[in-house]
Amino acid sequence: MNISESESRVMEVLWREHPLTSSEVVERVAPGENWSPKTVRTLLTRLTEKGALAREPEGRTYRFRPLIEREDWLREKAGQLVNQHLDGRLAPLVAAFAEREGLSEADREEIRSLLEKLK
Amino acid sequence: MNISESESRVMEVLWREHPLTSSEVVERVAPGENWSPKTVRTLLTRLTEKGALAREPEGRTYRFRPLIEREDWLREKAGQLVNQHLDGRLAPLVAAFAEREGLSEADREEIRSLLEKLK
DNA sequence: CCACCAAGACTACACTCGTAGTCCATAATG
DNA sequence: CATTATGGACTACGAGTGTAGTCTTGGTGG
Repeated sequence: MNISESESRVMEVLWREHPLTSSEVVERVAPGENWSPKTVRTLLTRLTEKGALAREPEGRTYRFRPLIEREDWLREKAGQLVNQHLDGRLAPLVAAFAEREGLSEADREEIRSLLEKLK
Repeated sequence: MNISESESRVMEVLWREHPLTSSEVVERVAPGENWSPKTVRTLLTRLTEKGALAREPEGRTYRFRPLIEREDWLREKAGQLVNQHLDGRLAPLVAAFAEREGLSEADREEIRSLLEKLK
């Protein structure tokens, strides 16, 4: 159920747009990462075996589609980080990120209004 | 320079309290994880080789101390997550976490005042 | 003083990951 | 039709991980 770093690059593509054939995924992943098409296909296969993707035959090839939601996966990742290392408190994570990358006024406003909405 | 999941359990112990001998680390890690002392010692060795811990001989054993700061490591982790999967925007991470775990009023207030301070 | 235990050094071993390569069959192309 | 390019299936292979086990040796409890 765990999605590795490289695999997540492939997932990102399919979360943005799906279903896609393997060649389409290859095209879309290629610019960023400098991977051989073989590598991308291997990742697609592994993700399918893991149950993160579904594929259906289409002619000579397959068409892939995510089986897990990006939101769920993100929640999972965020939750793990915060729960395992921050005693479940989110603020230190915000602080840590801010210190490293900085936050624009727009960022701050976005978070502020988000907090309001959560009330 | 990368700290694995299991290794980070050991780091947590030493970030909380240091320097500690290997036996002390074993004691402190034990309750949570169900690891043999051997496992903990292996992790201590690997972390030392990686340069994440320093150790100095003490009698017939060693005393360990972190060489990397918890804060730095957290910043790193948080930054990776946000930059690789959220286009560098922190708000969606806050949202993701909140949806999963919920945020108390105290949590929200903590973050709000943090945002103020960052101005 | 001796048997035994514990700590470090070294070894193990299957699994995951990153990153392809080989082999084979079919589809496209000249 | 013969050739080549392509996609899937399977294979590869070293580094890193999780999780210990063995071997050796020095301190510890009778």
